[in-house]
Amino acid sequence: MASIKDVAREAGVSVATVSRVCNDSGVVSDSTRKHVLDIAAKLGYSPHAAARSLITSRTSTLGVLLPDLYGEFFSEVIRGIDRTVQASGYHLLVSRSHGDDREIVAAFRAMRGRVDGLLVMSPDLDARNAVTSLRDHFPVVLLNCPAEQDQHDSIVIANYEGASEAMRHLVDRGHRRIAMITGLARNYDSDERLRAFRDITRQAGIAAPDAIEVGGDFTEASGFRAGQAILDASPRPTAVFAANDSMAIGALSALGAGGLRVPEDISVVGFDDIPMARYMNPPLTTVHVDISTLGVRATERLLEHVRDGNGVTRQRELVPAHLVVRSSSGNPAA
Amino acid sequence: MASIKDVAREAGVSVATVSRVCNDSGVVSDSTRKHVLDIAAKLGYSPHAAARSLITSRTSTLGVLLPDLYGEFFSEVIRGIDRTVQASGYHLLVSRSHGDDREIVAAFRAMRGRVDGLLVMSPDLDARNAVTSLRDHFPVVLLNCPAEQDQHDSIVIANYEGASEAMRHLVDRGHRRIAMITGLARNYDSDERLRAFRDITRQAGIAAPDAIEVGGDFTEASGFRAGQAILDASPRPTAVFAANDSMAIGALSALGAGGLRVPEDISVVGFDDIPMARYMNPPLTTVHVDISTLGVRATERLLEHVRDGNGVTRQRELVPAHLVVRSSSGNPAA
DNA sequence: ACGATTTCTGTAATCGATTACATGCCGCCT
DNA sequence: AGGCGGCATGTAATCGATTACAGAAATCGT
Repeated sequence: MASIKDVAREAGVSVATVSRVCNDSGVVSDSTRKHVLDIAAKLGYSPHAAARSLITSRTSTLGVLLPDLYGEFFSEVIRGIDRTVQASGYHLLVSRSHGDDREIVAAFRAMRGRVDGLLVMSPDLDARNAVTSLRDHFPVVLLNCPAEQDQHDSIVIANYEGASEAMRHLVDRGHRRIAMITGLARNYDSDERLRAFRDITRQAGIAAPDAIEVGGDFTEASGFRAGQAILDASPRPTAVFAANDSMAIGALSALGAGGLRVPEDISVVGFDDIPMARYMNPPLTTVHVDISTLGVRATERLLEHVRDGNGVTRQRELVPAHLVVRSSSGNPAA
Repeated sequence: MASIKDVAREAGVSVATVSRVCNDSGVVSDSTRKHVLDIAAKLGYSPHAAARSLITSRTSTLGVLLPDLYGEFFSEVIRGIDRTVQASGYHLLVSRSHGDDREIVAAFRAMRGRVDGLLVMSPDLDARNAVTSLRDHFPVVLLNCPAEQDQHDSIVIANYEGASEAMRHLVDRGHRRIAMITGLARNYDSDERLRAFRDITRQAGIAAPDAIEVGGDFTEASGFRAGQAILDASPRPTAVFAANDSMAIGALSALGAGGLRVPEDISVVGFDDIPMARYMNPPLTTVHVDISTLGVRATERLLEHVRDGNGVTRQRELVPAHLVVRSSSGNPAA
């Protein structure tokens, strides 16, 4: 692999000149510039990233720490991140972490010297300390994290607002027995959506056993199981609000298999509006979130920090979430 | 950020000793080892990756070049890759490239000095040259690429076999008018699956207009459009084979919206068996591929190359693909 | 024509690690 | 007591870039 020295020797100039040509820094005469570029092309030279980042102490790389890499939600987030990162000439180092304190710290240490900043998505409520200590050494932007205002820079989905809208939709349609399929325990998004479920049911005067909560973990499989549980519930709910689309789809499947028609017998509402939601049978009523925007905005914020240093103010940014009514929700049967 | 020098100074030893302690190399007395570790912990020292990889010329990072980051298929592939990479103490640098020669070369150059090896998924038939030249400088493993035996190291889905099985299933059920929704043009996977479609229909004596091909691009939206086209076709097919599940799901939606029942009026078969396939309504008959295994195996192969150098032989590995019959396929109505 | 600029290029320090080699110290043997 | 071997540690070169500073060559002004 050709190094800057090889190019310098071959071109009969010093390494400094080669460096200046490659970076358009300093002044170089047109003739040598051209000559050096020719030699560099001939040798297939490309600068060694590690060497460069050692001296410049910049890596042109951003790190992403995600709790999982499963399903369309994360896939869309990464997509947004990648798009922005690539447009800015940066690279993307991806890592998954279960989200507990120790693992986040370990991931951070491993990334030292590899990235200029970190995008952390850790909706786990227990991971705050790690993130806080991390931020002191590093530009960090939080994605969907339970962070206090001003404490960190963060981008968050309007969970409560979106879920409230979904729940109000069901209540307005006349539903009085509603089940919620919750997400992972101790998960920020899940908790916020659940809070909305509880608030709206309470406001509507709906209480157990007419407002039931079934545990899930954001996967289709858990949604399917929850759907089966709901089939067996008595009194049976006339509507189901799932904490995300994957579970809503799983539930849809279980309810259909149990002989119920959606929305005639039971309504189903999801959250996220993953691309596939509109192609469900029936098309899924869900809370639309511009998922890739979540990634885009977070990346833009992080890049600001990386480039402008501490001049950037910390703030919490909300990504709006609005209900999209499709065919999976209707009026209650009975 | 503390460097090795800081630790050395603080501990009253030389940088060599600190390095030896951190890497368990050479001999260090127990007392100094402990002392150095204490100081390192106190200072929160972690070695600088760029500096280390400069001298060792290893980065502990693998690069992944994907044509897209969209949907559950890629999400599953990345998941498998990440799992393997992480278990081996490596990192993952992800990049998307449209797949043409120039872009692949550019991505490769940008990754020099950042990764020890590259996983390339570029099913685009035009990208061969880039990949070939790349391989001379770099451990490379190809994912789903149209590579000749022995030429490259590659992992490929048994496209033809799987698609043949799906098509035989439809023919055996008595279907005589079958439509195929193809994937992107000049895409290896799509072409292989199409080849199976053509071979099996020919063998069964089915010819146009009873065997029609509708263009798609692997997205749900394109599947939906294709489904609409199939609704209008006359004679209308009794079965649809989509080159992937996303399009099958899109088609399912369009056919349902057009008033057709699946599988009573028309059968639909997909490819990939993405996690969501079994939760469709009706559950999707599809060709199962252990998608994350694709990523796992590719990563394992690449790691072998990275670690054992040229001692590893090049070969083409096939990931099996088998039909899973669910409810979206049945006997033809008429 | 000669010093002062200006313009271009080279020398060498630097980033933070690794590692071959040198060195110092201690104990043991004869 | 002198020398030798082995263990623990330090010195310094090295990886491949960037960049401050120095120096050489060319241009300019008077």
